[in-house]
Amino acid sequence: MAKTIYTGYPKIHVAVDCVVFTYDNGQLKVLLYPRNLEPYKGDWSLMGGFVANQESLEDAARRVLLQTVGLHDIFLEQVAAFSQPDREPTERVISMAFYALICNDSHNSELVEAHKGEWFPITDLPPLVFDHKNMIDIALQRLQYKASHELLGRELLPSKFTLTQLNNLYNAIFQHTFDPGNFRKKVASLNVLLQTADKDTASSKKGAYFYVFPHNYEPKDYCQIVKF
Amino acid sequence: MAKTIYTGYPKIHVAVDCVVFTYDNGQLKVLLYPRNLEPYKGDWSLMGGFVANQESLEDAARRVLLQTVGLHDIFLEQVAAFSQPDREPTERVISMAFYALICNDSHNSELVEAHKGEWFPITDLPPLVFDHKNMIDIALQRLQYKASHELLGRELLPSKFTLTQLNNLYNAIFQHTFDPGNFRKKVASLNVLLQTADKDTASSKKGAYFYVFPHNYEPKDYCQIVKF
DNA sequence: GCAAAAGTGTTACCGGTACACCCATGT
DNA sequence: ACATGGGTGTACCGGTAACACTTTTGC
Repeated sequence: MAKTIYTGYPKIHVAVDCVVFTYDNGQLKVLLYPRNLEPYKGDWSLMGGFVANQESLEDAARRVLLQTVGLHDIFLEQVAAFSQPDREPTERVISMAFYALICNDSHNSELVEAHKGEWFPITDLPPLVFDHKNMIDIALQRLQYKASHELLGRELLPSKFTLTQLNNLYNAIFQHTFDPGNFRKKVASLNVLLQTADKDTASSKKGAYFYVFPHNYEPKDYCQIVKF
Repeated sequence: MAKTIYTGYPKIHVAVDCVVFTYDNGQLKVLLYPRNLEPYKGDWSLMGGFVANQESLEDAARRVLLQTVGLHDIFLEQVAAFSQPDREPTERVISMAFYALICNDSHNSELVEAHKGEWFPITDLPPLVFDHKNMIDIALQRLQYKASHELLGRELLPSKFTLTQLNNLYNAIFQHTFDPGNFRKKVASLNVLLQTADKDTASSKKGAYFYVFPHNYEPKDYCQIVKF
């Protein structure tokens, strides 16, 4: 492997920043950390990290997520690259923003707390360092796009969930109250979910059937069908 | 400006690659060049370039476009970052793909020819180096998305155009024949275009009215209306 | 019985699709 | 007159929104 052909061209610090979404207590939340480097040490920021020599941007984001929420196999997608030369005040860093979806009760909360991470409702974010607020805004747009074009929920809900829970998840993602009757019919028409035999009796007297995603659920098979 | 805080973290070559679309002779076309460096020197590739120290990714893409098609003020949008460590066989380069839209008769064709650039129909692309085919595929998806959510044409058509031309542009973008009557009604319902007094008599005996985009056309004002 | 959440049914409306049909004009 | 592309009209169908209604069960 000849290592000389591109010498003379500049090299740049490249980082990733992760917008980690979860669904908890009826709200869509984002994971934030107090920044542990100067400048702006202590201010709220997304968790990120520099890209190492032998890893892709996705590899780097997965490494960061493993270190922060303790999970492999997370849904992860590029949001956008942020590359203004002065986006960080002291030194140039190009950062690729990713968004990730994790289920609230599957992640390692001790690990999160050990790094002083906190979950903030998307509707009530604190001031953030650099362009991180911008990253979250665009990540939310991507999430809404994804939720409009396929039935979302596998990554954000427990393995078994009721249609009302799914309804509330969509309400939280779009900040809009979808009619329960219509929502239910829409979901049924997609023929994606499987109804289970047992019911959730915790949040209603009557009890609501639990549903699950099929084991080999492939969103692409149902793409272009959903339009919320 | 303290230049020392991130020392120890690796720096990486960062490049941009441009998927330049135009609409010509009823076809959507992409601009390709014979690669002028080893490896794969002479094979077809997108035009690209390395990112300099004091420019953003967008700045770099605009610089490349100015050098290749001789235009400022081009519509430009990020597609995705390609970052597999081995995506180029000899040395690691992270590349941000952009797509650009230019009007066929406004660009500098001598400049294109001077660099041996050629326009290929999107339906008939030659083999491409590295992951450039992948970049074009995703860029086309983005273009289709954009064309679904706003009325596209200002960047790809002459300033005055007929509804049939616009219809054909959409046909080329989606590789699908939209019904002329329905297309025309759909466009009319958006209340975006302005009808001019003069007609195009070149392609029909009756003559077809020319339309224009308003001077201060803002796609966002009409966003979420169009759904082709 | 009643409140509360689950789940079903009804209806009106809007937008897309398919396709038939007129219009203007150069040859 | 007729072929050609421009442009209009209509009838149907499916999805969505709004909302009334029934069901189940714990208190």
